[in-house]
Amino acid sequence: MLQVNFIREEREKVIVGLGKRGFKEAAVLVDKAISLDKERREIQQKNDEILGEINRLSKEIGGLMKSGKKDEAESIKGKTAELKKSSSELSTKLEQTELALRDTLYLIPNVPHESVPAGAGADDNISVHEHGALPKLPEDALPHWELIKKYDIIDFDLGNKISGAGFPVYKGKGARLQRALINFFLEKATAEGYLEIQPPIVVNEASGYGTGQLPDKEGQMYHMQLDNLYMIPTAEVPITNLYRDVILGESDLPVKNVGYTPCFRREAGSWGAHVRGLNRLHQFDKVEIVQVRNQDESYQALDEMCAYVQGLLKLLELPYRKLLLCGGDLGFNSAMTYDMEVFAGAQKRWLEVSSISNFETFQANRLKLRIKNKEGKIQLLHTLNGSALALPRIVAAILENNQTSEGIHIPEVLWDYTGFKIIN
RNA sequence: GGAGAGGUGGGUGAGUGGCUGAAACCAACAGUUUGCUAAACUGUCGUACGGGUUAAACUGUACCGGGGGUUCGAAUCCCCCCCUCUCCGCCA
Repeated sequence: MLQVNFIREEREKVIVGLGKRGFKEAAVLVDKAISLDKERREIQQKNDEILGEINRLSKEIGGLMKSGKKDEAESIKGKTAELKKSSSELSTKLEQTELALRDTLYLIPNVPHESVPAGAGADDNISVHEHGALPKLPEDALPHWELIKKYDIIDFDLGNKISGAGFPVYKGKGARLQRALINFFLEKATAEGYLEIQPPIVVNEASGYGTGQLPDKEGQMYHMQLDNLYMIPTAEVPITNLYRDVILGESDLPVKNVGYTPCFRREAGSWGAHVRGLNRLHQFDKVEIVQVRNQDESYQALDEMCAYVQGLLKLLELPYRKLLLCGGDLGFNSAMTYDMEVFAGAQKRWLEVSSISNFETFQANRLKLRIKNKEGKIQLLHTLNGSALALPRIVAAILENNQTSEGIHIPEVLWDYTGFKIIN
């Protein structure tokens, strides 16, 4: 959620920025927010004045009662009744205005960073870096959904039986590979200075609002109505919410956390021909890195996070490209996002395996995540996160790219974790 | 699931109707002093939204788990809800 003050003071900048997203209602919503904010302040000013008068009179009554001047006290009581009535009217109005303002702000996405290009969608993303040669596979190379059957390492039918589509069952070396990747990712991140966190994988409503899944992406999360809890779609939600309603000190920064969790996504309406196999799942494993930074260093942090993720992909020997997302493809909360995509040789497609974003103050404003600096000033912080990494598509690419006639070769960096070098 | 206790500022914890936005202590921060460390002393020390200011100073209102009520006046009294803890039961 954007700060009203920012919208008020930087109206043009906000509208132009939102324009890069192709966000058509930008001017309308921004002006609505500005006028609601103005209204809100006017009402509050009036109401505060009346409440102040009531407080003064109440004190006077107290004094009169004590000194036994009951009659005078009674006459003042009459005055307060009237004031109370107008105050309660104003309070109701104030509450309504605040709600309307909040609801308006909820509809306005984050303003993209200056360097984010305008664009309508995925086609306008800019590839800023590519690494590694694309694999040269024989014509009869199998896509991963065939490979997993051939070697019996992941079973969709079994998952279908006990849960439903999109809930795969990993078996034998398939299961071991999952565990190996999780351990590999966690240990790398820890070595990089991230604190390992093992958070709950269900969260309450407040946490959903904190990171912005609610109210706009309600349908994306599994909701347990009986307890009003949500299955997390990413570790970002619980880990970032650790800092909800928190005021940090300088010495607490930078916050660098890493966590592995299963992730649950309903993916309502997003199933199609190209989401076969591991390409899109309802449940998948992901290691997520989260940072909380001072405002002036968040973009440096974003670069560091990208470099870190790119390092992982290199170690896994996967050809990848780094995309700077254009305005139109940018997530609602994000000011700037880089996607990392690996090439899956048999599908001959780029698969997104990581999305690394700087939310600037957009999440922190909802979370009320702030810092008290040395001067005692309180300021919002910047939050960032990125996948490091999401497993299924990494697995898909490893399986496809490394297939040979004798089996699938495991990248050397994983051998210590898997305990085997080949799936055959 | 059954029974009980409790939710006050960063922490402990006082506070049963006005002088309490909240004692005291601890922590934290700033300063003074002793050669350093430690200690002592002095001061500062909640948040939000307004007004005000170049910025401060200053100032108004609200907030003692959340919501509602009683009252001229509520942390304090009443009602509802939420949460936490303890014991028992069940159980990984």
